[in-house]
Amino acid sequence: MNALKKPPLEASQPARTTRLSRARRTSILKALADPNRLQLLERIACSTCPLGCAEARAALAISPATLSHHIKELEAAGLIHVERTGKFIHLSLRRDVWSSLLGSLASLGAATSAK
Amino acid sequence: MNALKKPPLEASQPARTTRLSRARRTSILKALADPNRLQLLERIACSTCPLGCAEARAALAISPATLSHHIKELEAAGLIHVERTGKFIHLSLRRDVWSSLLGSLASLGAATSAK
DNA sequence: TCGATATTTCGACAACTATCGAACTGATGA
DNA sequence: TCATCAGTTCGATAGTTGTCGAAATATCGA
Repeated sequence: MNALKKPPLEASQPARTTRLSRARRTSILKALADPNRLQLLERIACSTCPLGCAEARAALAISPATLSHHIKELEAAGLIHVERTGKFIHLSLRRDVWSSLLGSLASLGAATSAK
Repeated sequence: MNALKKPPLEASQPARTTRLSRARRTSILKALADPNRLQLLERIACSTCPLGCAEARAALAISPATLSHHIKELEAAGLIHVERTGKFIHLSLRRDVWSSLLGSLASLGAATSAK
């Protein structure tokens, strides 16, 4: 239904605290709309150092294939940064994107709520 | 995959600024993960008076059946309040739920970001 | 009561996606 | 070099969901 979901084009954009496009917001929200993915992201966000794949898997009880898929989705949405070093990968939250999302959502609720 | 999505049980809970359960958060995010629904919610949120169905439809270019479906989803997620008076309905954002969501998401990103 | 209008429900369909096992790739250490 | 281990890709499958048209329901005005 939405054409521009797969291509991780826009994910590579900085989008620091820029206003997110509607399409961008939707693709991020889609990425968050899966319980496993949300939990994974939560895990990534709350660890001080970048999270390894093994730790992530321990928390989720899903197959490596599925985990890989979810990681790709989160990355495509621009929510996480994936660093591949040798055999391992490290996952970290892109806090700039995260706060853009929050800002975007906050402005939605706040609109005309100047009561 | 998530069992408790359809029943609007939890939607009826107050949940003012209470911490949302993981399941609840997921069901809300699912509701937001559709572009049409998000746009509809945006429309609802930014109007001062409760939005009528006709106005909503004008903004979305979808069939009445589909609109009804989306409204039901948003209501089930607890994001909007639907008031049926005679032939018409009026939609309004549940700002308490909305801010619970924002709070929940904010705390996710803020965790351990005490650097 | 009758017809028009607003919204919902139903049934169906196509597209999407979460999930897995199996096979694959690539790095590391013996 | 070779076995092993981390992660990915592939193909298949089952379940979910956005969408619509048509039929149903409900309200209101004449």
